Amino acid sequence: MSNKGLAGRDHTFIEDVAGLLVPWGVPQTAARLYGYLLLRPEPASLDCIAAELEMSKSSASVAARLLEQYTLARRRGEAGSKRALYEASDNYEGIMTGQIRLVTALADLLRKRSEQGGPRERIAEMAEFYGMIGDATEQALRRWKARGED
Amino acid sequence: MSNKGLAGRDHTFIEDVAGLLVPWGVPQTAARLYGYLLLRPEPASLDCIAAELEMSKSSASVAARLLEQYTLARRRGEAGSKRALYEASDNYEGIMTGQIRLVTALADLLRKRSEQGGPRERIAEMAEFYGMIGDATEQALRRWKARGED
DNA sequence: TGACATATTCGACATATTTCGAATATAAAG
DNA sequence: CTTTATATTCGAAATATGTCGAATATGTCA
Repeated sequence: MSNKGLAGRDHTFIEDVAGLLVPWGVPQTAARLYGYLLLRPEPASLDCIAAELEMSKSSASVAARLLEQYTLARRRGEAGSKRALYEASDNYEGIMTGQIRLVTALADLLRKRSEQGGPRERIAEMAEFYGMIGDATEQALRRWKARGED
Repeated sequence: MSNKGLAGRDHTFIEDVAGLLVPWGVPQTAARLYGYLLLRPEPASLDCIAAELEMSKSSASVAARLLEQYTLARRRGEAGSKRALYEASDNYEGIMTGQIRLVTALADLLRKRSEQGGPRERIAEMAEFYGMIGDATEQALRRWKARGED
């Protein structure tokens, strides 16, 4: 995997992963980088990323930092060098924790509004729903972590 | 709520809701429309939406159709008229079902890839995780629906 | 069917975002 | 501290997306 560009199957995987993330607001380059990092057995340098995904190094830097912000990727160092290496985060619950934050915040907004504003049954019900969903997903995350410790 | 523009509290709610959705790739106008529809006791016409949210009618149309596509809003008709009325969907699990679709599809991609490509422990583990999360959220949705039938 | 009301699409323009290479900042070693 | 390697930021240009009003399509009634 040190040739320029990517083999067909890898390319397809990367584009498929990207196709899932882009509709959720992840920029194309960052989404493709995520697919790429998922494929890599070891962390990748920005030079390597830039070469294999055929983008400029600065675009690679921006994308990698964005993924890091989303907690989808993690940065590692290389002893004795300034080189940064990025890998897919093994805390890959990032998608779910983000989603929990979203529905929890939405529940709070809805709850607050239903208290302020009079009889809004729908809003109250939705607040309850999103609260419940947030709890359920948090529990599922907890179960997963607990099972990983066996 | 037939005056031009919106009162402070409503405006804040709308902007808060939008602020939650926009980072997930929902365009600003559609996100604001969702907040607006959540507030409305009855369905809103495009003329009404355009006036109160201070946008063009065509922008309102595009936003409403987008929300409909996301299943966050629902369209109703008006007897004897061509007028369309939009309301927040009472199938408001749209956010969750979209997320379930995302993690399920990601699990599939990961699973397929780990079968094809040799020992990729991480990918297999992630496929399992996302599969599990998808199941957990689906169950929570089912519980909610079952409880609604009491 | 035609008239009218209304939604949607289209194309132009405005605005936002992305991508790039150069400039700048930063980290590590000697 | 200087040098070198590397990442990051900057600003310009390219590209994508959003918004609008006019044009077009669609639905209802007489």
